[in-house]
Amino acid sequence: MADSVMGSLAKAAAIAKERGVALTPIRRRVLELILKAGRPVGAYDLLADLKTASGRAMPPTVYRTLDFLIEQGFVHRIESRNAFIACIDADSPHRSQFAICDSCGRTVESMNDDLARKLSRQAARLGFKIERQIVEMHGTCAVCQEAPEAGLRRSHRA
Amino acid sequence: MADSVMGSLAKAAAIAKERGVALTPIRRRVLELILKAGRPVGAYDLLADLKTASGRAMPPTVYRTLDFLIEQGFVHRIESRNAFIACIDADSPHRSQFAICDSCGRTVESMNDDLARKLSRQAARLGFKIERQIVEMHGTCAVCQEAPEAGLRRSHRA
DNA sequence: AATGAGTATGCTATGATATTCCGATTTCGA
DNA sequence: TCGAAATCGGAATATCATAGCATACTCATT
Repeated sequence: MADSVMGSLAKAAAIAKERGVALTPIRRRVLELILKAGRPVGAYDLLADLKTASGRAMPPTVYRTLDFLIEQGFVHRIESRNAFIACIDADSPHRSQFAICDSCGRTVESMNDDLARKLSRQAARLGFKIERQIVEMHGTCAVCQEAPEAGLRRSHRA
Repeated sequence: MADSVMGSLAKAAAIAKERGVALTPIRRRVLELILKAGRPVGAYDLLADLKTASGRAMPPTVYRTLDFLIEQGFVHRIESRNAFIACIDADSPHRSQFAICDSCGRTVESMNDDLARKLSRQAARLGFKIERQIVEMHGTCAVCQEAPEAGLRRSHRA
């Protein structure tokens, strides 16, 4: 499990190098935290972890770091949770869809480009030229459908 | 223009009556403000308007009211803007998609049920049973594509 | 090595959005 | 008229995010 985190980190480092951008220690650390979480994490959760690790850190540090990671495609923002999740394919820009379990928080990214195209086409019919798609589907994951009480019962707007 | 607002208000009142829920003065007033805005409005904008009108009002008042209006399907929340917009068809529950102009803020709702079904099917493939879909597409509306400088250049995450 | 431009970080303060909790009032059927 | 449920008022606080400016680092060029 930690292996996959390390793998993703190495991959991100390689991509960053190739692009001529800096995966600094802070950026690397934040990405690592998000990868380890394996589900959407709030900015202030990350901040708390950063503080534990390095003693000090302020909100702007985290948000700047997140801006960078999102810009590079290493991380996605989940709008309906004000949270951040690692991208499953940081190589190339893509349009993804998220399925989010309101019971346990598990969040799965898919990259169905056919769907993405259909959505953009729908918007085009309305005269819009789309640059960014947000697709977040809330419901219950397979595990929680079986055992509803097992979930952590996350709060937040279901 | 105000006619359509009055019409929507009357319709909402009728629906509320039919459902046995109360469209109280505050609720009616907030819905009116959202209808008049014609685009996504923030909760604190509504709060300010409420204060102007009635002297006093606190955040919980607005949020409670919004909860009610959303529950009844009179209003939708735009997650990527933390804002609220009137529904174009409050009669029946539906899954909609939003096209949002990052230049002028114009936001158009569509209710392409075929797309909505395809999205839920995609999530079903991942084992999820979906209860709520969030589809928000950001870009540029027809008007702003013609005259880019005309837009109000809204800030916010594009 | 010294310079300096560009990038990244530290840090204070503040802004913006949202909820909890409790008590008072209103509504409305029995 | 009584009582339960719904609604509203209001203080306090939680949560999420940015502005603005000073400092420090990086690295190619001199």
